[in-house]
Parts: sequence; structure tokens; C-alpha cells
Amino acid sequence: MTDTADDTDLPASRPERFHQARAAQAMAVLEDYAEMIGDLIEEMGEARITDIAGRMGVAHPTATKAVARLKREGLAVSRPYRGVFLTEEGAALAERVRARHRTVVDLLIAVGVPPETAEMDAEGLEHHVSDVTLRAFERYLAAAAKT
Amino acid sequence: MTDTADDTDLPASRPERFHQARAAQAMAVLEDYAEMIGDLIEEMGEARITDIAGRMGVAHPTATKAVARLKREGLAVSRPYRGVFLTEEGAALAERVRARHRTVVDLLIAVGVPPETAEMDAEGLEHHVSDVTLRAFERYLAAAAKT
DNA sequence: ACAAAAATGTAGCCTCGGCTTTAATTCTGT
DNA sequence: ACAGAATTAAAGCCGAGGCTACATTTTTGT
Repeated sequence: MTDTADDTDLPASRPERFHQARAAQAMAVLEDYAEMIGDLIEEMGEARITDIAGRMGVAHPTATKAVARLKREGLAVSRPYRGVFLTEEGAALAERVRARHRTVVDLLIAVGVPPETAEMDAEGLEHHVSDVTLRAFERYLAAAAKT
Repeated sequence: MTDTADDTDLPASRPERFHQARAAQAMAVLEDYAEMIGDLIEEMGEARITDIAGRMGVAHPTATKAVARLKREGLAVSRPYRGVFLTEEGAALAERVRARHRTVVDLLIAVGVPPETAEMDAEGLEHHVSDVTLRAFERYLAAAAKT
């Protein structure tokens, strides 16, 4: 799975950085779907394939396949012709994603990005924000708040 | 090309935002390759498939296919068994990407992200930074500089 | 209750961005 | 000059994430 045995905190080499960026990308779509399903369940008690597809802006079969991947990853469960639900792990992921999204949007706004743009860009950016960077954002926002 | 006739500055709807994020992602890999080719040409006068593959951390055939896409998009040119070169458009793209990368790294550092992490995260982030956001970053950095 | 409508599932196709394997071409050293 | 090494190309596979078209099941309205 890992290229190098001990990739703890070593400065990642150029190719490794690309690998990591690609890996993050692989997770991105799943994160979006998980978050969306979480939203739908909160808003309407359940997440139907049609609603997921509608909000994600994709055709139903695409949503179905995404849900299948979520199920395969142990993030969601569903029975045929019934709604989709998140596992504990899936719900935790959704919550993390949501929190991260908010932090990214806030950070962007804090450095002067127009709110509308911040919201748009965050959609793509958020998946590539590492934990270290996220915590730095939080510290920055906390510091900026008490000014 | 555009979904809606007048998508000037309207607050993008949720599905549209996802579409945009996906479109940005489609461009990301090409941007990386273009930048890399630009680097190689600058450093060694030409960009060979092997070198491109090596630095991108992929197998040569993958690099070959990426170059094919770049050529199809009018960003690069090459002849069989010869090096790869950027068109004017490709070179301009590479330069924009490089500048944006620097700005993103600087912004991250400015808000307290460790330089190593900034460099890593920027690799994934940069492709999703819109022009509006980029200009906001530049303004922020300029303002922070004169403190 | 049952037919029509809506939702979901299934199958099959596409592109992209990876990969390996095998073939062709160019480069290099003696 | 030419054999062997290195490079590039070509072909074919895979999974992800889109799509359309069609089949099935469930919901709904009369």
C-alpha cells in the first residue's frame, strides 16, 4: 500500500506528492456523496437515490454506483428500493467533511475571498486540505476572531 | 460548453458547483504535466517521456497518454522518438500554473501552515483556486508584506 | 384494485488516468 | 558498424465516474 516503509513526516518527494494528491482525489467523490447523504437524512429523514442524484447533479445510475462504492467501503448501507443510510463510520466522515468545509470557507473569507467565490472554490479545495493545514486554518481563525 | 446561457456571476447552484469542481479536476492533471514539461525544458532544454514519467511518478505509457491529451488540446507538440515541447498556449498555461502554485504555497505559509505541509497540500489545492480567489490571495500577501 | 407514474436497478458504453507487456526505434560503446 | 542498452510506442487491462436506454419494483390516484 505504502511506497516507502516509513513515510512518517519525511519531506515527501515530488512524485510522492503527486501520488498523495491523486489519492486525495480518489477519496473526494466519496466524501461528497457521504456529506450529501448526511444532509438529506438530516433534512428529510432519509436519502433517496433520486434526491442524491439531483443534488449532486448526476444521473441516477451514477448515484447508484457511488452508493455501491460507499457500501463497499463500509460507509453506507441500503436495501433495494429503499433509502440509503450512513454507517457510524460514514456519518463520522460526513461530519468531518462538513466541518472541514466550513473551516475552509471561513478561512477563504477571512483572507478576503468573496463569500460566493469562497463557497464555490471550497467545494474543490476542501478535499486536499490535510489535517495539519486544517488545524492551522482553525488556529488562524481563532486568532483573527479575538482582534 | 456552458450549461446555462448566462452564467456570468450568478451564485452557482449546488449541482453546478459540483460540476465546476469536476471540470477543474479534469484540467488538473493536464496542468501538472504542462508545468512539469515546462520545468524540464527550462532545466535541460527538452522534456523526454522518461523524465516526465519519472518526475510525475507514473509509468512511461501513462506519460505518453498524457502528452497525447496535451497535444490534442493544443498545449504541446512532439514527434515520435523526440522530445515534447509546449506550444505558446501550453507555455502560458505552465507559467500560470507555476505562479499560482507559488501564491498558494505562500498564502498557506502566511496563515500558519508549516512550509513542508504547504508545499504538499498546494499540489492538490492549486487546481481548484479560481482567479478571483487567487487575486484575493495576492492582495492578502501584499498587505501582509507591508506590516 | 389496478393502471399509470415514479423510483430504482441493470446493462452497456464512454473517457480518463493509472498499469503491464511486447514491439519498434534510437543511442552508445567497443 | 553493429550489438546491446535505453527509450519510446502500441496494445490491452483495470477501476472510477460519468452517461443513456431499458427492465423492474414501488407508489399513487382514481
